[in-house]
Amino acid sequence: MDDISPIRAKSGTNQEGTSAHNRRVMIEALRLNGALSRADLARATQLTKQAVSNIIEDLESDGLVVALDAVRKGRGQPSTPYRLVPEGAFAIGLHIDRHLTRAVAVDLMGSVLARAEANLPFDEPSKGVEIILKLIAGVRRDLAGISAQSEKRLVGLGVAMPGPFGLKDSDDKWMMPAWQKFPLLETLAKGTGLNVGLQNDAAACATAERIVGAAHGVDHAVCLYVGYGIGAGLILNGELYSGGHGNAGEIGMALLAPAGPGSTPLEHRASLASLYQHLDLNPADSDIYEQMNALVLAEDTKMMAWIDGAAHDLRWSVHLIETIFDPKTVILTSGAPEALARRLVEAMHPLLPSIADRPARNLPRLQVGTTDPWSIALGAAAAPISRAFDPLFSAILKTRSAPA
Amino acid sequence: MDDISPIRAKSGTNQEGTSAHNRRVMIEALRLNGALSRADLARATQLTKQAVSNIIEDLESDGLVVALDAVRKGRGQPSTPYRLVPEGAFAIGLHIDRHLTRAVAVDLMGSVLARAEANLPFDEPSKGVEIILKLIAGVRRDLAGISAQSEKRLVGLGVAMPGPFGLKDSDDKWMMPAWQKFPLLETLAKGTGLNVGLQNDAAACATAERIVGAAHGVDHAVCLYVGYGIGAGLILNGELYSGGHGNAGEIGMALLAPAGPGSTPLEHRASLASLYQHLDLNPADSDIYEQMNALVLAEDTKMMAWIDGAAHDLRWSVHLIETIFDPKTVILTSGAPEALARRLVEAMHPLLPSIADRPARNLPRLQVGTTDPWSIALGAAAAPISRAFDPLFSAILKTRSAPA
DNA sequence: GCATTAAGTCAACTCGCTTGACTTAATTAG
DNA sequence: CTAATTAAGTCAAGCGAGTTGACTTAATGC
Repeated sequence: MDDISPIRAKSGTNQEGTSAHNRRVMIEALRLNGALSRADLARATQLTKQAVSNIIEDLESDGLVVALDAVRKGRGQPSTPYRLVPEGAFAIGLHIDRHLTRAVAVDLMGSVLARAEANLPFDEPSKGVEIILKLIAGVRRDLAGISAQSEKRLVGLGVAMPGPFGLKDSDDKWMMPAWQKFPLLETLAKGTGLNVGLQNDAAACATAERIVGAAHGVDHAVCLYVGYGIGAGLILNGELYSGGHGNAGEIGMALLAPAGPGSTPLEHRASLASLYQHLDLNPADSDIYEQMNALVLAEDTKMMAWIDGAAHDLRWSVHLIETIFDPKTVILTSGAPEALARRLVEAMHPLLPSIADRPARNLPRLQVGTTDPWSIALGAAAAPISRAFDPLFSAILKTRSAPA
Repeated sequence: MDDISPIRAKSGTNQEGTSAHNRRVMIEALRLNGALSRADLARATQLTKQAVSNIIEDLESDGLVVALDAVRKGRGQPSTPYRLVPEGAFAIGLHIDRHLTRAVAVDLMGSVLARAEANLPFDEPSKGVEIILKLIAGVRRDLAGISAQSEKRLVGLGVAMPGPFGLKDSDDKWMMPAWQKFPLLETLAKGTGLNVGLQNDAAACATAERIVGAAHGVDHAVCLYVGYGIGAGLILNGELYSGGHGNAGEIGMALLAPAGPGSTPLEHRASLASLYQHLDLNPADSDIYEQMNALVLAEDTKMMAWIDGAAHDLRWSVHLIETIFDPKTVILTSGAPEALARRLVEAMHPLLPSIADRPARNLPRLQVGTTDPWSIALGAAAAPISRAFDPLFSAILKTRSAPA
């Protein structure tokens, strides 16, 4: 809400906001519950049958929902369920990592329809952007081949890359300094003509878990992402929380002790970077994934030692996260092979006691999320879809001209 | 959103929601900016002059705002500023602590108009509730003496007490086990006829800081509360965050190390309870506050040692909070004397490096908040006012019957 | 077969923001 | 000292979106 005017206030709203909200509520309800009839929707959203009917009619003519066959379920007129149309909207997701970039095209349901990857020069963002733009153009072309509507229905480009963003100029090699300084979003917006949004990789991972993974429909969840670095994606009250300056969840820099010899950033102990170092692997190797997988399956001593060490610190990170956030569940995701993630989670048990030790839980305290290396790109793509279709407070408010 | 129906969906909204939101936005704008004219409000909220005019007229006839004298500020017709009327609403706040309970009555602006305290039997909630009900009745009587409108304009009773709530049955003496099991809210609701809400003491403290303190108008702030225990009140996106089960911020149980000898709950090192133990003080002493103050002013060796130890752990807590939440500021508040809190914050400097080390900050990373022992009760009272008058997402939604 | 139950529609209504013209009242230019 | 300009605020008609209540449709159950 930074504004030219010195007066600080939230926006008001009007019927447009009302209607936008109700549309989004319908879409979310269909996303969470599968197909629902108008009557179901009316009950669930507390709107009148008539209001729902009008909205559904609109959504149908916009190509966002379709009617299924009527179903008889007891007395009364059979109901006509509606479901979301996957081709109702598309988005592009971009994952920029240290040595690699991946782009995907997804539909409204979060299904990946096209994907492409390329190597990236670590220190030359201007060259990198050219590669990225080509990658995006390719994915877009593939998408256009799948759906003729795709270009019209493209809601945006989501970018995920390692944070934190906007700190003091730093040459910390963990942070891709050259990329931090490059006007990436502007360049991509110009180069693609799309709305561009940025989040860190852990946030994207949480978004992916929320849209198609273990956090689907969970309003309070934390997603630990063990990638080259480590971060936490925070889903609070059903929305991704990004903090006062967009860096919430950047726990890689959290010190493991207040002082003394143990005062190391978590990232130096429990991240793939630390694994590479510990095992003397080269992250730029094209078969690095297979190498890691093989070492886990072979129960390599050094690998097991790293897992134990990382699990020790991660166990405690989970404890702190639970204590601070009181989430319904914590999801561990990783860019590492699934076997490694599973071993890691196993090694983290038994978990430390915390307020999450409740009598009645219906979700596990800690679970393994996706380890698909494409999931960050998927989450990045899900962000513009969420912005466009999920019920958000901000979506109700009037906007001056264009939203930030 | 737990519901009888298995269908999960957010509520829709209608014109009532629109109007409710806009009223709240006006009130918040006046609270944050002092007096504003209708034209100012129209610009700030993006509503039309006419819409604002109607809403202000309503608010005026409801006794929530009044016009001030017209002011000339350049060309054009002079504007008529409006400000909030403190007597527009009242709330009762109740702070239940281990040996003591405090009740306050506050007005719409958060000014304390009446207060009362009493000792509380630690282990007999049924007796305690009688004392509390008498205390509340007294405060209410005092309030009625100040404003004839008070009873009509009483929006609710806010209760703050040490958490966490709803865990496994535990006899942990830190947690007031007898009170945890007692049906407190129901009893108070029946006994007072008011809407009753509960939060933990740190959350109440954050609410107090937000309404009248250092977090006034700050949308991302964390309030560390060093009381008998220790907790953090989280203000995220301008709203208090309470987690999946209402226990977010209960960092007293956070372990200071993953294992080994240092694996102590923070509460055992940096809370007034630990201070009492360290200095062999009796928290039930009526002059405990003065005793502490004297020891700080005298720079008592043991006191200084405790401060250094606690500061060591708190410094690191701030580091973790900054790293996880990326707040605009961290506020340390305490039930201890101001001198102690100041010494503690001094001893915490220099702070550990974190992502909060940004080039352009306009708020300090760490500041001392209120140390008024009544501020928890004030924050408790502010909660129902906030629920009734602040722009909240939930306030827009239709409700089935009564909100939870 | 007829009563009952439930989905969904129709058409009139209402509420609250918007629109655009208008009034009021100040400052500034000539 | 007027006239032009600027800005606050009002008036009255308009409109969009959800609401209301009666009605239609189409099943099941006794």
